[in-house]
Amino acid sequence: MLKYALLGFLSYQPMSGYELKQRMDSSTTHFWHAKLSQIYVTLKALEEEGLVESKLEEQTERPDKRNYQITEKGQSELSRWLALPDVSLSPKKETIILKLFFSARLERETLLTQLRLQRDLHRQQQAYYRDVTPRAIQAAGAEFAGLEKDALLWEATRKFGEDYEALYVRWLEDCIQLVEKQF
Amino acid sequence: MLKYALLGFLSYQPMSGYELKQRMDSSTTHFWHAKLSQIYVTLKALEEEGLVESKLEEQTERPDKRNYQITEKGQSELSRWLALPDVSLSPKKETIILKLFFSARLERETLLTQLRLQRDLHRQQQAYYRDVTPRAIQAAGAEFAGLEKDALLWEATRKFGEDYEALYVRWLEDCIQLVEKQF
DNA sequence: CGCACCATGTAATGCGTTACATGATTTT
DNA sequence: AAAATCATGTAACGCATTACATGGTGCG
Repeated sequence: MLKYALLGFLSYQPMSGYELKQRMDSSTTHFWHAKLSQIYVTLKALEEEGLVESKLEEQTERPDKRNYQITEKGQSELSRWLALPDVSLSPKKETIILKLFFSARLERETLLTQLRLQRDLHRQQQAYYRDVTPRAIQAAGAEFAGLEKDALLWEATRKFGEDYEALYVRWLEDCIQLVEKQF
Repeated sequence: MLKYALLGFLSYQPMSGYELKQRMDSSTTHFWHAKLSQIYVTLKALEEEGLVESKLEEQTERPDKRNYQITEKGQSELSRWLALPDVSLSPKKETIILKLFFSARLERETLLTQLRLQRDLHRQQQAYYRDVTPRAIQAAGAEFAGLEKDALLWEATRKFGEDYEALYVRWLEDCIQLVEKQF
């Protein structure tokens, strides 16, 4: 599905693999992410399928870069995917919750350390979505005219990230209290 | 990490691969899941590592089954893993949010259909965690004595699932309103 | 008679991570 | 002088999904 994330970004403007990675990191990390190496591999596959086209751009000040552009076939494939109804829920894997599930026999203090550490991490993440991400959205929306609707949706996804982290922090605080009182 | 999920379940009592799958489905699906085929493969690997041991049990009424038991080495490996601090957040992949992020140019009605479908799915899921899962936890806790602490933690993880789905439903409702009014 | 459930596995394929490999420029 | 950033890729490995393969029992 990384395919579609890349097509999505390229539907706004041509970009290199490196830049795609940066865009992803600053906007979709909390619901979609990828490593650079995988992005390069996937771009190659997309090109073989004819969904994108690339040309090598020579740069003097920086290393040459390969610029990818979405094709018409790519655009329609993206639209087709966006319109495809999702009839099931995205499966989740949350290591920390799995650990907690089996932690009844763990030492009380070890468990508390674990929970507090995660609480702090999720607090930081929440602050990030609250304070940093809005600027990235603003910047991206200001690049071109006519992205008003896009910006509304981007903001909605950001909000999900913030709310999710807030929920997580609250839940972890409850877990900490539970262990402190009952273990 | 499926390894540790299996060790976790086996730390309560010996079980077959088939039963492990059922236990997982009824208790950890919302934060950890696996296919049967993968469970069988992983159990074999665990046995090669000496973390579990198995013996074939002959049954008359049903097909023979291979019963797995955790070894002492397996127990200590599980404890070691549980105590290992998690210093990073579990990465998430949410297809529907990724789609929404790129959906500004999608037909209004297609987008609304997509969002309403997901809202319904998450509502169902929330009801499941609220109404069905508590009974599974009760049943599991009642199997043996001395699982009081375990049951408290299981309930905490169930609560996370319910709260998460509630958040998701609320967020999707907001998205639907947004699209209805501004698109 | 057909379907669901019990029960276990292998093989092919796909997707993702980590490590390896290179090298220039810019900032601290 | 060292570290970060820009920039691209390959190879090995690991984990997960899907499809294939088999076969008995119980219920409606």
